[in-house]
Amino acid sequence: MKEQLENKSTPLFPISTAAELLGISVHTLRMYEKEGLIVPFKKDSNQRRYSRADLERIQCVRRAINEDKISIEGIKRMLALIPCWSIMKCSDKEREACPAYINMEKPCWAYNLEDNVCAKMNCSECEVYNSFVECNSIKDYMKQNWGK
Amino acid sequence: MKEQLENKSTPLFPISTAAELLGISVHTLRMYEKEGLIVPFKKDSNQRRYSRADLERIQCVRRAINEDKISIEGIKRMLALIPCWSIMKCSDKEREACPAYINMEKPCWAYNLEDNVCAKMNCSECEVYNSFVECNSIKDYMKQNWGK
DNA sequence: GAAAGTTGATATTTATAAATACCAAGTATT
DNA sequence: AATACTTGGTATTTATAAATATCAACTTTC
Repeated sequence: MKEQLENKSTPLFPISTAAELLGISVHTLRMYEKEGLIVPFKKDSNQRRYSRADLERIQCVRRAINEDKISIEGIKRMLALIPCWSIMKCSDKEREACPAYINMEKPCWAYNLEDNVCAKMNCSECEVYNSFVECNSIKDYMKQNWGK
Repeated sequence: MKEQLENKSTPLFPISTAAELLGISVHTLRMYEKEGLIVPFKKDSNQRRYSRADLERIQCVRRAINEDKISIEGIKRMLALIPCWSIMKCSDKEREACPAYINMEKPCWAYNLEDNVCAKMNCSECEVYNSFVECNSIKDYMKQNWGK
């Protein structure tokens, strides 16, 4: 029994239910995923299951695109600024070998990292991914860390 | 004699020359400025003069828009992440009153700040503005500050 | 085991951001 | 004082990102 209690990250809804709840099409959801904006849980059969946190995150993405007029590429670049290397306490050696540290086109969870901490874990359960659900969270994070 | 030597931030070119050097229209330049992406020097007569650093910055903006497909709104949000409050050593009181600290839609230099350090100075000569000419500089800055 | 829902992929539509063109009034240059 | 350039504004064009539609093969559900 790894996870008994239901929480915000519990995989619940199949794609059609998620789409309905959000008022968007199933294809749009898959497109966001392909772009690396979201990482829904996948069952063994490869079917997606969306959590409440996923829905919240998708609403943020949606607002960013449709109201704030930030392009998907722009959102990806912003998410690429999350200091995952610091949160995951990567060694200098790991950093120098990690495309998520080196590059800046997309968030760490949009890579398929095979030779560091991230290889062992599922991004949909990772602290990095789950600490930045809300859109404002990146600037808030910077404010905290550059307090003085 | 405040500034005798010519450097990267020396105001040199009128708008038409800048446009020609960059291969874009005069109006596009004004548009970038209106959006708050650039702050060229202005003469007393209100005419713009572009420095070499301005040209470099505009090339970065251009690449971001046309090659990387980041929208102008997206660029603004990225630049809004620059921790100006830390660079300028703003007090807690100043921070709490500053829209550039509170909000996240646009870079600090796109505001007309009247009641803090920024009121006294010209953004085109400010350290914050001049430390982030290159597009990669924000992530680089984060890497430096979250080294360990 | 039949019906409903899912998978990924490509092709098409639509909404709009980015750039351009045009304007009259003001400034610079000779 | 005449010519060339700049100012800020709106109105228009164009390039394309975001979303939709359609597809055959595969999975879930009852």
